[in-house]
Amino acid sequence: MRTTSAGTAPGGGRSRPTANDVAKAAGVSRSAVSFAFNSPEKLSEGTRDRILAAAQELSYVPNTLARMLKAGQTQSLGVLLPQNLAKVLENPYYARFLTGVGQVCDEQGYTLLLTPPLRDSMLKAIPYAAVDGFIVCGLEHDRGEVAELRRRGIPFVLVDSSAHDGVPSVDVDDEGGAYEAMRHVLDLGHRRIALLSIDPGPEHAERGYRGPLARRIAGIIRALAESGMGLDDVRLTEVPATRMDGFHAAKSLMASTSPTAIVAMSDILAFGAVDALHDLGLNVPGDVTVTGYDDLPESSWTRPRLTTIRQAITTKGRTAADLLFSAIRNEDQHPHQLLGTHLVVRDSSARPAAGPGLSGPGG
Amino acid sequence: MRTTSAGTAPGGGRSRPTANDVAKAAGVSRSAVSFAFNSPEKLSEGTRDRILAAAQELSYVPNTLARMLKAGQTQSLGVLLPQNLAKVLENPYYARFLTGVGQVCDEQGYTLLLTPPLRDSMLKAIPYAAVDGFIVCGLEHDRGEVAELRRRGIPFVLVDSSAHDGVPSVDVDDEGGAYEAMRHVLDLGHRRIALLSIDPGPEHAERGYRGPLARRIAGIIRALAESGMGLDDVRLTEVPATRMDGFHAAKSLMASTSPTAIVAMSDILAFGAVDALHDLGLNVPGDVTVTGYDDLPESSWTRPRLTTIRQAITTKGRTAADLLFSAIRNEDQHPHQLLGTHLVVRDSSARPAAGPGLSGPGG
DNA sequence: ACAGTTTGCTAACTCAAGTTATTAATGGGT
DNA sequence: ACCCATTAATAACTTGAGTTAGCAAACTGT
Repeated sequence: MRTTSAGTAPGGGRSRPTANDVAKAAGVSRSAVSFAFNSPEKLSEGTRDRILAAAQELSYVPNTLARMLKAGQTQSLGVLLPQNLAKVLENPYYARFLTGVGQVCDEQGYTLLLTPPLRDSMLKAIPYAAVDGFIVCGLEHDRGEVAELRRRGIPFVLVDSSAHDGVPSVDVDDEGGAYEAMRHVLDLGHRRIALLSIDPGPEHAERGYRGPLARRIAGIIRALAESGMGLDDVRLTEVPATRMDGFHAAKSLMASTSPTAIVAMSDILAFGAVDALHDLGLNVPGDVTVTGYDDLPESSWTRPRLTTIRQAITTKGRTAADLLFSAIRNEDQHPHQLLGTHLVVRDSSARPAAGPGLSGPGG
Repeated sequence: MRTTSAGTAPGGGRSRPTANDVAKAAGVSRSAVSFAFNSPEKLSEGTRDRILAAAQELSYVPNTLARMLKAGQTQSLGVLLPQNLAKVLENPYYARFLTGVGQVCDEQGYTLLLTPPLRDSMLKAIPYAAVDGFIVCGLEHDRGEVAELRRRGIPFVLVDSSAHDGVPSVDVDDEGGAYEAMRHVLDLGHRRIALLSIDPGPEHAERGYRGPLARRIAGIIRALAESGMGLDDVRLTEVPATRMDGFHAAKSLMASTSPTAIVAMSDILAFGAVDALHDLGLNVPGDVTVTGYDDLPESSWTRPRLTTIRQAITTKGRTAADLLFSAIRNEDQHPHQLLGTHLVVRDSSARPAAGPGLSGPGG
C-alpha cells in the first residue's frame, strides 16, 4: 500500500501511463501519439485533438530517459569531482569554479550534474552519470578515468591537471603564482618563513606531488633558490584546506618556529592563520606577514585585506565549460588553455619588524 | 572529418559499439553479452571469457541511459532552482543548503543534478532532468510545477514554501526569526530603524509577499506592533541579496533617514551594510546597530561579529534530502518538517548612542 | 539404451520513446 | 469510370540495454 501523492489516473493504473496507454485510450497507434506531440502537422486536426485530450485525461508525460536515449543527448553537463559533494560544496574555491561553469550552462540551457566519487572511486562514478560531457577536476592525464572516458566516447576537459597532448585541458600558471608569492615575501626581507600548504592526500607517498600542488612547490623552490635557500630552510606544514586547519596549524607554527611570515597555499588557510594570530594577540602584518593563494572575494573584505595570488577561478570554470561545449559540438578548437596568475598586494604583508635589514630584489 | 580523441575501434565504426556489436564479434547472442556482465554464473567460463575479451577489444561499455531506462532509476537527485546556476552558486546560502543535500547524497551514493529554470521557466526545466526525485526550492504549493511533478509521479519535497496538506515540505520558522531580530533591536531601544529586505521579484506586484519573505515580514510587523509601531514607521528598502546591493542600500539609507539600526533580512546584505558604514567612518555598533539573518559561517569571523538569526541551513538541506529519499523508497514518514530559528547576539548590536533611554522588554 | 535432469545458450519480450516506409482512403482531373 | 496525387494513419524499425521462457545438447541414473 503506497501512500504516494501520485495515483491521479482514474483507471487506477499503478505506474505512469505510457504513449501506448494514450494510444489505446484514443483508439490510435502509438506512432500517432508521438506525432501528436512532435510533428502535429502530420495528423488531422481531429485526431490530434483527440490524442491530446486522451493524454491530458491520463495525465501522460513523455518519459525523460526514453527521450534522452533516442535523442542521444541529455542536455546536461557533468562535473567529475575528486571529493565528496559535502566537501566540495562547502569549499569556496569550488563555489567559484562552479559559478563559472554554471554561467555557460545557463547560456546553453544545460543542467549541471555534480558527480562525486562512488565508494571512493571517481572511475566507478562515471557509468552513473547521464551527461553529454564531463569536466574532470584535479586529475592527472594518466589516470584510469581518462581512459574510461575515452572508451565511452564522452567529450571531456581536464581542469587542474598538467597539459598533455591529445587531452583537452584548462590549467593555471601555478608555478608562476607560487613563485610570485614567495618572491614577494623574500623581497620584503623575511627569512624565517613558514609554508602552510595543502595536504597532498594519501597518493603522495608513492607518487610525489602531482598537478597544481607540484607546480606550486616548484615555484616556491625557484623563488627560494634565487635567495640562496631551499625547501629545507622553510617550515613546511601540510593540512586539509579548511579554515579550522589553517587556524590550528598557525597556532602550532607560532609555538614552535615562530616565523615572521606565513605563506599559505590557499586563502582559506590564510584566513585561519590570521584568526590564530589575532587570537594570540599578534598583529598582521606588524608582527607576522600572511599571504594567501586564490584571491577569493572574501580576501578583500577581511581585515587586514589579504595579500594573495589572484587566479581567475570563475574564468577557469567558464573556459573549461566553453571548451567542453565546443568539443560536444565537434568544433575544432585549441585544446589547451593556460590562465595566468598575478600577485595582489594588500594589507597583510609587510617588512619584518626587527628584520635583518637586508632587502632589495634579486638576492 | 571529426578530430575527436575517440575512434579507437579497429573496425572503423563511427559510433560507440553496442552489446550487439560485441555479440557479433564473439559469435554469440546479445543476451549472452548482457549475462557476461550481469550474471556471469549463467554462462560457461569459456564463453564468458570470450565475450569479455571481445568487449575489451571493442572497448565496449554499457550505455548509461539505456541501463537507467531499463532499471527505472537514475541514482541521481535533482534540485529544482528558482534562479540561474551562476546566481545560485555564488550565493553562500545555497552553498550551505546544497552542502546539506550533498551530505545525504554522499551517504546514498547519489549524484546531484542542479536544474535551473529553462528559458526563465522552472516548469520547462522539469522534463530535461533525469532524476529519481526533486528538491524544489522557493516555490509555493499552488504553482504549476507542483502539478507537473505530480503528473510525472516523481517524488518531491518543497523547501522554503508554506506547509500544505499532501505536499511534503521542509520549512523554517521565519516568522519567529524575523520577530526575534526586530524584537532585539527594539528592546535595545532603537526607534529609528531601517529594514533592509530582499527584493521579492516581479511577481510581488500581483501576488504580494510569498513564502519565507511573507512570513518574515509578518514577524517584523508583530514585533513592531508590540511596541506600538507599524511597517510605516520603519524605512523599508528592498534589494537583491548581494553584498554589493547591501553596500549601496546602506549608503543611501544613511544619506536619507540616517537610522540608528539596520535590520537586514540576510547576512550578505548585513555584511555589505557594515562595509558601507565603515566606509562612512561610522562605528558598528557604536553609531549604528546592524543585524543579519541566516548566520552564515562568515558571520562569526567578520569584525564586528554579526548579531543574526540562526537558521540551520545545512540541516534544512539534509532534512529535505532525507525526506525525499524516504519518499523515493516509499516509506511513510511525516511529510512536514518545521525547523526552528534563534537569535544569536554577537558584537554588531548595542543600545543607540544618544537613545531615548527607554528600554526593558515587553514594550 | 533410454528417461530424466542439468547446463548453456538464444529468441522473444520488456523498459519508453522517436522516425521511416508503407498502406489505405480520399480528392481531383480527364 | 479510371488514373494519379495527396492525405492520414499505421506497421515496423531504431535508440541500447536487462530478463524470462524455452529449446537443444550433454550428462546422470537405472
